[in-house]
Amino acid sequence: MEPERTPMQLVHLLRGLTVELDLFGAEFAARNGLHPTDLRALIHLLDAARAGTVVTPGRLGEALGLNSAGTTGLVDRLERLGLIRRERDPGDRRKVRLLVEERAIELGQGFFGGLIADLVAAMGVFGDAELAVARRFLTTMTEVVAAARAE
Amino acid sequence: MEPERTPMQLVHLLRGLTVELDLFGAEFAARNGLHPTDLRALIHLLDAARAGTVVTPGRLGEALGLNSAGTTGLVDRLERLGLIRRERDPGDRRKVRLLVEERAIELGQGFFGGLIADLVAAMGVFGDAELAVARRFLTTMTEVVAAARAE
DNA sequence: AGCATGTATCTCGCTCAGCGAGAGAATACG
DNA sequence: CGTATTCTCTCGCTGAGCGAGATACATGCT
Repeated sequence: MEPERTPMQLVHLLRGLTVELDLFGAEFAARNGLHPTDLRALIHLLDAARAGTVVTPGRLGEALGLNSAGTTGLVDRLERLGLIRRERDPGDRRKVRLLVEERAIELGQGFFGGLIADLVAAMGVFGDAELAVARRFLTTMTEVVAAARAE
Repeated sequence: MEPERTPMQLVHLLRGLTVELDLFGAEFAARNGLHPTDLRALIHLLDAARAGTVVTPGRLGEALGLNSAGTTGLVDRLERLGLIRRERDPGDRRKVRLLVEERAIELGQGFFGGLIADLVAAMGVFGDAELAVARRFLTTMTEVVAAARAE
């Protein structure tokens, strides 16, 4: 395993980056009275809102790996914090739509906005061709992990 | 924020990769009766063991953001699973050294080994110059996140 | 229509990870 | 020495998340 140094270095870099991002998220969450799960839920909901997708408690729980009881608790928590709102689906009244409040968007922007700006600024020192390589590399690595996850 | 497409694409790729790696870790943990925290602790301990560093409960807790009570519980848990062993430091008898058992190394290798091999294999399609760019890119991004974390 | 089956969410009771506070044991320092 | 500091652990508690099951709506079958 030692002869090929560069690949292993890259594996460790990937892991190190993941650790840093996780820690950043955890600290942001703690600072706002949220739990890591709440933050992951919020990211999922904001992504869906931007994409115009309807999210129900069922879908959210599935995305986060929670069962229905845990999901209800999570949604209660986010609703109590005024970050989301429940609304019965008029088409299928068994369903509940989760709507993000303005406050959640501000919260997300307010904290991740700074990090994103820093990341984008740091990308400025790379040329277009280099960024293209980085994009291709990250895409490939993500696909490998996703494939490994699906066994 | 919309004019510069490539940087934002890359930010989303970074986040997506983090999500995938987290989910992979969480599934591996659940499959082995571990909690996400246990897995993070194990990774930290294995890294330290490879580097020849001594890890104490205090250092471990600090690295994971746990207080002393939570750390004791974590160490108890890992010890009960036969993954680590406590040993009083002969030099400073207030300290406890955490030693990883063979079983922990096998566990780590057994599961992450497969993923690492897949990642390294996928890197094969990139040239040395491209891998160097990827390494530089990841290093830069990690530094930015670490800097943002330190306020 | 009527009834079974399936789907979406919620309630209840429980387990256990992690916290705050502080105790106990060893070391460092005046 | 004694006092402060460091490292780990104990105790009691809160609350996230689980399993089981209740409830309500929807849909398919005959």
